[in-house]
Amino acid sequence: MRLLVVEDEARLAAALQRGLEAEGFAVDVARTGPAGLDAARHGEYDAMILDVMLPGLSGYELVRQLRAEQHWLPVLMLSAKDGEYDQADGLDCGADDYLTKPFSYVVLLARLRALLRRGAPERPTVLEVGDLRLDPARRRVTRADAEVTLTAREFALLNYLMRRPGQVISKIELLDHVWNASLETAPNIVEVYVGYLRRKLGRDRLETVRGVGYRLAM
Amino acid sequence: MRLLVVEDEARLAAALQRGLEAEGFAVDVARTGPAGLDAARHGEYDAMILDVMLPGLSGYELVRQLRAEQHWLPVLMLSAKDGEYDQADGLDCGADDYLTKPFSYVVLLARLRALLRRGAPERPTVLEVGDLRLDPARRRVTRADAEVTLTAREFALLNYLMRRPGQVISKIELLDHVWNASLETAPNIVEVYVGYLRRKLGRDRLETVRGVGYRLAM
DNA sequence: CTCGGTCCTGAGAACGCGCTGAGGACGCCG
DNA sequence: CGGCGTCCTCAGCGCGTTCTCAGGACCGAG
Repeated sequence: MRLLVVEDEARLAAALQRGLEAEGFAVDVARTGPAGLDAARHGEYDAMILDVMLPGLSGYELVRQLRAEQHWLPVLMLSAKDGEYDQADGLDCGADDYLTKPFSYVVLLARLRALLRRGAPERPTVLEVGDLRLDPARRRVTRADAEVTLTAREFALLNYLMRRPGQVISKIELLDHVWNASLETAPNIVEVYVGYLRRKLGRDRLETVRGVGYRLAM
Repeated sequence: MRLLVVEDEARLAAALQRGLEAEGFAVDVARTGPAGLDAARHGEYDAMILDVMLPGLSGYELVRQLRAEQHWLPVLMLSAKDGEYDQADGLDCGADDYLTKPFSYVVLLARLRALLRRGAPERPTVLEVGDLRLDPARRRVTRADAEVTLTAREFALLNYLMRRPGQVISKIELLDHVWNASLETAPNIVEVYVGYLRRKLGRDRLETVRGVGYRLAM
């Protein structure tokens, strides 16, 4: 699950990132309104956590812009409750949920999970490819109706692959989305985890495309 | 979509090439400043990804030179953020966008797409010539709806040929684009791989034009 | 027909990618 | 503290891929 956090306050952004990553999300952070908008447009996130007060472009304007461009990414808005903006405004402009600062981290998580469960309307909440089934909300994977237990990392990897079955996905892209790693890190870790998945899901489910990447058999 | 990557660090260059090719781009790599400049002048690319630190000619100088010659190829610059040069310099000398190392691959992709969007509209991702079909994203080739498995090099060669069906393409050009090879390497390797392709695709698909090069039958 | 050059192809060597098992670091829980 | 599970690093290995090479086929010119 990929999240975009748009927050200019460095400390809060870092805390959110760390916390959410501990939950198994892949988190990207943008520091300004325009940067956030750009990332949301192109990044294929599952949800966005968005501060209202941002340099360059306010959270409200950002969502309005995004919706105008037909992006239906779930948005969870954060704002100081000092009155200038209020909750109605936030929901009005197209956000899916709303939280006022200071908020409890547990509440944020709960709201976020709820959002993700709803998902974008056109995307099914349960991914199915062949006899594989993956439920992001319940964090469950079954193969031919038999449950398969995966570690957080394995789950994240499979989740990513199942969103683009049949396509070849490069190791860098996997490193980037599943590990949030830079280009310098050794791609061997991907090979290792593909190995783990193969052991649990069956040998020929994940095809190696030599010199390029991996493909989930359809 | 054709991209030119100018980067001297071998590992990063290779990673970028793979990742971007998996996205369906046709990627050429140049290792030095002068080589990059030369390629940019003649290559008809849709965009260029350009490192700042390069042997022979810096990225800055390269762009400046290019712009002075009236080439308006979109340029995405990469640089270490260790201060010596800064972002303003980069944009100043004519680059269209700027990224500091280490950067995330998603961000690079997003910025690149944004750059390309300003330019020409995207071409269809699947190439078709006769009953041959090549899908760069899925890394798949079919001949009369039957799948053909190709090695990386074979795929790269066919990919290049299929972008200009009916045209005669010289061995040097193929060496240059498919192998990224210097002029010293023996052109026999091209003959060998044309042989491999003929074996897999059918004898009369690739025509030899003696003394000149090869042509993909339309 | 002969000759020079170009192209084709099979054999095999060299290389490097990807796979795997072993094991260390770390955090969590009893 | 010790046991456990997860995550990751590392080195060795196997094998597919890539490339070199040499001999022969083919083609065009004279």
